[in-house]
Amino acid sequence: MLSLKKYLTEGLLQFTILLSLIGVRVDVDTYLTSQLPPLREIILGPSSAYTQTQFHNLRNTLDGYGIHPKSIDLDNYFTARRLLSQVRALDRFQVPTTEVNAWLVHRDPEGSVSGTQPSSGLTLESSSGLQDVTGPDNGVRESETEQGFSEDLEDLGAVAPPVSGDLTKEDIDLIDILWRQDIDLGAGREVFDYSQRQKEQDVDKELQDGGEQDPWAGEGAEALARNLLVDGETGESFPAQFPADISSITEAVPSESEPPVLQNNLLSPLLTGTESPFDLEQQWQDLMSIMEMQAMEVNTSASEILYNAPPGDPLSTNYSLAPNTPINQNVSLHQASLGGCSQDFSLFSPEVESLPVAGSSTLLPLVPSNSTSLNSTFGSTNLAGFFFPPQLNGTANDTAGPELPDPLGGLLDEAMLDEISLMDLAIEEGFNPVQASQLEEEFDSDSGLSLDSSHSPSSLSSSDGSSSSSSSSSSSSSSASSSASSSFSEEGAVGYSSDSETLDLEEAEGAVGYQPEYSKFCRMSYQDPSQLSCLPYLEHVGHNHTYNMAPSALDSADLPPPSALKKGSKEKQADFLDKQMSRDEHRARAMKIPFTNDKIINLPVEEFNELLSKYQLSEAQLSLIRDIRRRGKNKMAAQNCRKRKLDTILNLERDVEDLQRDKARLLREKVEFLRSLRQMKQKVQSLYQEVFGRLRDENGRPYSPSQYALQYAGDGSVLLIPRTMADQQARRQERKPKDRRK
DNA sequence: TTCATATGTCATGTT
DNA sequence: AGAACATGACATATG
Repeated sequence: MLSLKKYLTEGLLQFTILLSLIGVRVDVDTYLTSQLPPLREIILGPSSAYTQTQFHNLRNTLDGYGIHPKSIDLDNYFTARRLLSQVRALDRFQVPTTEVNAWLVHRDPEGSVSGTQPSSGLTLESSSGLQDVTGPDNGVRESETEQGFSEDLEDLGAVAPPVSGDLTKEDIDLIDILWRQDIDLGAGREVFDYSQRQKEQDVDKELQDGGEQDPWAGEGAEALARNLLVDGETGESFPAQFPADISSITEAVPSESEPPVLQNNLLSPLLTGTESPFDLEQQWQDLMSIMEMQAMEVNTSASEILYNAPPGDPLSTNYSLAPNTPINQNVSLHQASLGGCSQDFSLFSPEVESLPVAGSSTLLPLVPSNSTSLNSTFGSTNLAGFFFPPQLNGTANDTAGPELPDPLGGLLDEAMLDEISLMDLAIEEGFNPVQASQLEEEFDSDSGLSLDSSHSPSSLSSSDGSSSSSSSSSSSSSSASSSASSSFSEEGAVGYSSDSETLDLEEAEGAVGYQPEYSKFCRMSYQDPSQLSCLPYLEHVGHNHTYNMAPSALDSADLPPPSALKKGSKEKQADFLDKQMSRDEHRARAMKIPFTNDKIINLPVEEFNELLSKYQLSEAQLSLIRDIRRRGKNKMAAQNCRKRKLDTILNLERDVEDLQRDKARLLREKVEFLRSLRQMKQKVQSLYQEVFGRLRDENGRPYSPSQYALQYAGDGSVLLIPRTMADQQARRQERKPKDRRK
């Protein structure tokens, strides 16, 4: 019960502080709330449990100091909960929503046709989020964000290999990771390993780029302009449109010309001439799984929209690719708004052009005449939008924006993400002193919780370490041994451990009277006397609070003992010691108690009673002795209590820092996952195009994308089915998640 | 003198 | 039931 109660009481305090801390980012939360429960949970969810866990875990692990060793089980419980919640939070990243948002958002600055489209088409959440992110008051932040994304892009380029037709082992691993992350709640390990790798690479890259430069600030305007342009062009599903994407993808595109191979069992109509030695079935499965999951998120998801809409179908009227007039539409689209169309076509064009197979001819209608030039500018990014090409082709010119579902969700994700985490990231990774301090200041001021310890050396943290606060990290603690030794004595039987020594000394000096000065200090400070005496900032410990002392006792105590009448240093020393004595010690002396207060206070009950029985004591003496014992114990208890309070505060401080660090790490991981997911989608799209382009009917003619589509079966096989069927299935799939959300 | 801080003490509740 | 412990509130000392 003690531990439980502690959890409750401390939990309240921690929760309050955490709330205040979180209050710092309330603005962020506002656009977190509705749309991003997972991210919100990352930030808010683990708070109470996590804090508790951290608090106790720290205590348990740092130097063995545990206020409540009994609470180990609870610690485990909270730890498990925290980890699970983190893993779950990672699992809930909603990529697709992000895509649409970014697309629309960045189209406006582009000034293309989409620019005329009012943002009203965006959902309320999205628009608000966009405003929050790119609002006029956030100009600096915006630039930072853009810069951060651009950097991310660079990271991306470094981390992820160029997109290629053949999946490299890294690609497969990436797919695996992402896939499992989505479908397996317990797959945190792979995810984290991967993210860790990415993070390390990111750090390395940042270091190489030059540590003195703030990664999140800098070429704001330029990067912003670049970003916006690119984003608008890509129609990329992800909010973070990194300029680097263009280059990276462009580089990757030619390699995609390499014919990817599907086995016959996967696609019967598929051309078999280019079968590769690799078994891509599993890869296909993975890719399709990702695709399907994403498709569930986006109402007008990918390939279904792209090709599924049959002629005459209400949907098709708006979204169908309209293969009959592909070139015209393509051209117009490109010229008008490069939005989704350009993406599609540019997406196809590189492949088709480079494809040695007849399949290129199949897709030729899809390829814009100016595909090459387009590719140079937008081609690479177009891949990212492979899910939306159909819509764009059919309607992008005028209505693409409004039609897109959940347009800004993703952008919110990213923007909020950046905004929240930029400084956290700095704390986590850079540990740049200046940045860290600045960040801390911000957090401090915002949270209302003073984290001064990091700023002022004489603050709590220092005192913590000196006063044997076990919770303080042992590594930083100057006296690890002292803290370790003292910490437990505090927790358990305070003062008992040293009783024997002090008692011996006192007895040697004389039964009645005062304790050695250091013994008092020791009691008061919970510290090793030697250490304590060496600590100047603990001088206050020597306060002699003699109030409440009975006048008579004081008088009698002040009287120099007969033996002390000797003149000289001894007398002075005795006076000094007298002054150091506590009230109870004076009283005991006045009442001629035949044993030390230390014994009175610290002896176990049995021994204490035994001791009392040895002497013939008056009632007044017995009463005083009991009072001394009671007060002495309470004094220690009070000291312990205060010490605990201090430790709690310090632990909370550290918990807050840890939480901030965790939050930053999770956000960064999310960014990385989103990036990887985008790459996967690009790859899937390119593979889809390539495979579909190689399909031939009985007469050796290519299948029309408007009439047929590739269907991914649950067992991993890929089927070529009529588009009408595909549409029906797609609609069925779309409804399920919708209903579920309701 | 006033204020912040440290400490001791009491009352009360919990273990 | 009593001892030990925890803690809020208050008082006092100190710088």
